[in-house]
Amino acid sequence: MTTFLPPERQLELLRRGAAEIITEEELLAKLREGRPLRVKLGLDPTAPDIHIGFAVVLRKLRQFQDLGHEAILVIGDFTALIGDPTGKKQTRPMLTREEVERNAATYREQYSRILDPERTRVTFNSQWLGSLSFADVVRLCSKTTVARILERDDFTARWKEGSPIGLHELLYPLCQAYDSVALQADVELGGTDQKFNNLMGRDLQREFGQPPQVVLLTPLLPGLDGVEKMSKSLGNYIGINEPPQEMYGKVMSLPDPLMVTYFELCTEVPMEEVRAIDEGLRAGRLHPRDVKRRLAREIVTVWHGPRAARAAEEEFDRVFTREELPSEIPDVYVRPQDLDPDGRVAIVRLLRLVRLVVSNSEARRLVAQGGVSVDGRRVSDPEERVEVRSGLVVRVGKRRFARVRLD
RNA sequence: GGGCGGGUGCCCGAGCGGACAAAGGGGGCUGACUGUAGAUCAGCUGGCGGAAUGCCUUCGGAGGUUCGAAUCCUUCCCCGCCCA
Repeated sequence: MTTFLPPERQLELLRRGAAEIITEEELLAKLREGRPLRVKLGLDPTAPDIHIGFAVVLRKLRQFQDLGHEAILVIGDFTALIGDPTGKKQTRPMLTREEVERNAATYREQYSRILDPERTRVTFNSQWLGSLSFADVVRLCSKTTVARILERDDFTARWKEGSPIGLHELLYPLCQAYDSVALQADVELGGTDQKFNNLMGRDLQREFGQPPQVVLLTPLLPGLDGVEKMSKSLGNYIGINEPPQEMYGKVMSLPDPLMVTYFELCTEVPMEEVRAIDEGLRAGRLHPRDVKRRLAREIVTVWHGPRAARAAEEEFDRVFTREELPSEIPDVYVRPQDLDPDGRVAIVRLLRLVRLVVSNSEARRLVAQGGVSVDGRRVSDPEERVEVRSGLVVRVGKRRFARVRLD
């Protein structure tokens, strides 16, 4: 038997970092029942490549687990057929059973970096959606109205701007809502952009005579650009599997105003401390650079541990503050016959040989702009022929390096 | 089924017979500066090339008109709006 913390205490913990809970009273009531709650989170079935923005909601789910509740991941293999109507996406083919099986393992592996595998159930919504008859679907559709569906922001926006909306896309919220029915979810987690779908779950559950799920929404983490939400497709993300070095650098590139939000949502730093940092920044008592370094360290620590965080910081200082060479430079093999007979080669050609650049034009540009150096010496004449030897370090910009290996 | 408006470089978007590799913005890259891959300022941003008023490829696809087309015509594909 699991022993639960007092319901009020649980609620207090869960409230932290939650943008909205619909409704707190209902959640409290459910917690008072003293049983493990079924907490549902719907996931995109594409190859998991989790970023720290998405990790926000996953970590919230983990918190539920730590409080003794059950996490249910719903892999939307069936809904993938539709494609989330958020933005226009291509219809994806349904996964085969084999792929589904194969993916199941991948999902478990990926998500176990955050969740407690013991308390995680992985489900695929084709299990129940796939067996609905057309009559079932029609009946399901009758539970809502076109106006209800269209009031959803994405659709309204697309309608206004004249973007296409596939008829099948209107079914997406219904499908997701039906997941909640099939699983008899007590709680559904989601980003704030999922509010509509999640609320639809409540409606549908009521229609099916179930107590409506509580909806807990987490804020969307702004991406590295500071404007759009973090997403894979926008490329403004930090993946949880990225090497410490990359993570650290990416955090350092964050716009200053986002730092506090990141502390709140992406680190373990206690809230009192986060508030102190916030005030310190406002009052000018803390230097933004130092705060950001701390943030970068904290985030790397979450995913790679403190030692890796420290190492990443040292490396960062070395390369960007002191402008020294990184401790590791990728070797690139160059065939001697690609060089001119005298062992030299035009700088433009060299850049291509070490694959730091894809076209001659790009190479010329970089050289002309002073972005290229060889063994620490800036090469600014695109016509220059460089003497090549093994171990030569070619650098483009601040962060692209290659060490030449002749063989 | 009918009427109308569209499909342009990584993205958005102007161009509507030559001066178009194609305005402008975003993004990206480089430099200066700095507190960092942040901010700010500047430059660059199809390819080839001894950077040439040079050549090649690009404006949904395929043909055609023309000395010459992203711009005109034909046809096909795709998208949106309005009316049924």
